Amino acid sequence: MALSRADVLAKALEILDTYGLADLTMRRLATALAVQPGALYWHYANKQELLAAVTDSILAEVPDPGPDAAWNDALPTWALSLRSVLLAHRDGAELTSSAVALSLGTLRPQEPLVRLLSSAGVPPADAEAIAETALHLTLGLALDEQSRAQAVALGVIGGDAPDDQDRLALGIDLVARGVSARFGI
Amino acid sequence: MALSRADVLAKALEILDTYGLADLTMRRLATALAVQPGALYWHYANKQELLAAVTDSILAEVPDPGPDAAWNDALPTWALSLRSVLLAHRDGAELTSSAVALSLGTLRPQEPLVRLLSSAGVPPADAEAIAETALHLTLGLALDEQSRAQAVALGVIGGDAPDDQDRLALGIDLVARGVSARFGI
DNA sequence: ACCTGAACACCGTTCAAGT
DNA sequence: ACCTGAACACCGTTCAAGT
Repeated sequence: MALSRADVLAKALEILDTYGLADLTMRRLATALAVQPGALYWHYANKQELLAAVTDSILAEVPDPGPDAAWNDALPTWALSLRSVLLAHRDGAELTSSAVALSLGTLRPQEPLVRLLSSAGVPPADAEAIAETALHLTLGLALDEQSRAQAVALGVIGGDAPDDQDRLALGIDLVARGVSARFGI
Repeated sequence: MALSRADVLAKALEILDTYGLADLTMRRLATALAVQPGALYWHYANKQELLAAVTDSILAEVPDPGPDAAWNDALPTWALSLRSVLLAHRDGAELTSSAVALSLGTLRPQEPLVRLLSSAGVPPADAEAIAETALHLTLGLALDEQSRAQAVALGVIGGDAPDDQDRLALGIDLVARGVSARFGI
């Protein structure tokens, strides 16, 4: 049976989870699919496009707060579940950070937050900036955390990890307090 | 004359600024130094170590607020000058983000902030978390901004950029307000 | 429509041997 | 001490040709 885009995506995610981003090469993926490297380029224009698809499928796991949630409730919940999703995939934070930065694919996981903030009366441009703040904060901390975990696993550094979930919660709390103070909501 | 570590570093920075991170390869660097690729490994153990050195030299450009600055003054100043420094080097944000995340080298540019916050009465662990929040926020926005600028330059997307300096200023302001509210300073 | 075969133009890193 | 020569084990991507 012929390969589908979905088959390629599924196998790419499998390689990512099992061996990590460094081992997710087009050649390795092709081998895992029992196909020649060139075959992948019929399904995806290039590696970036494939990585964008993998990232999208990871970000789709983050639960949407829905349109009726309270912004100050949804903000920490969203950030913490984004963190969990990123940590659930090997190199999830690294992959997502670069994909989001390079604006590959859809990849606007902060969109629900923007809507909630706007509904709460924050001007659109500010809502956008606030949601981005929360996103970068979460991505950055997850990136630190995941690479530290990797360094510990490799025995490069010792494992006296600060509690990163608390750290993220604190950062998000500061932002939320700032939003309340600045926009009076 | 024999190559020094400093010579290699200087040429690496030159290639970065002129051609970008993708072109900063050990082989290209060796060629630019009129030397065989293997020669570089006498001066730097590997590419990561070299990139850490490059990042350190970039981050050294960020002015230190000094121990007597007011935290709420130093916070936005520091963030904005970090942003300027990152944007002043081609792919500066990308390089720094990954170097900071991978904990290469010294690379704790947020250290002055941690000290200022501690002096102002914030508990050390919280001061650390706050400074990291500011760092990730700045890195994340600079990364977005720089990759967007690159996409515009390549003609991939149109150039209706939001003002990123204002965006960073807003995010930092939210964090500062949050710190005031939460720690009563 | 979908894939193979084969090539092009690269990488980072190692290491014996030279000076 | 510092570097060369040469290799090892890879990359992403392209594209004529096959089925």
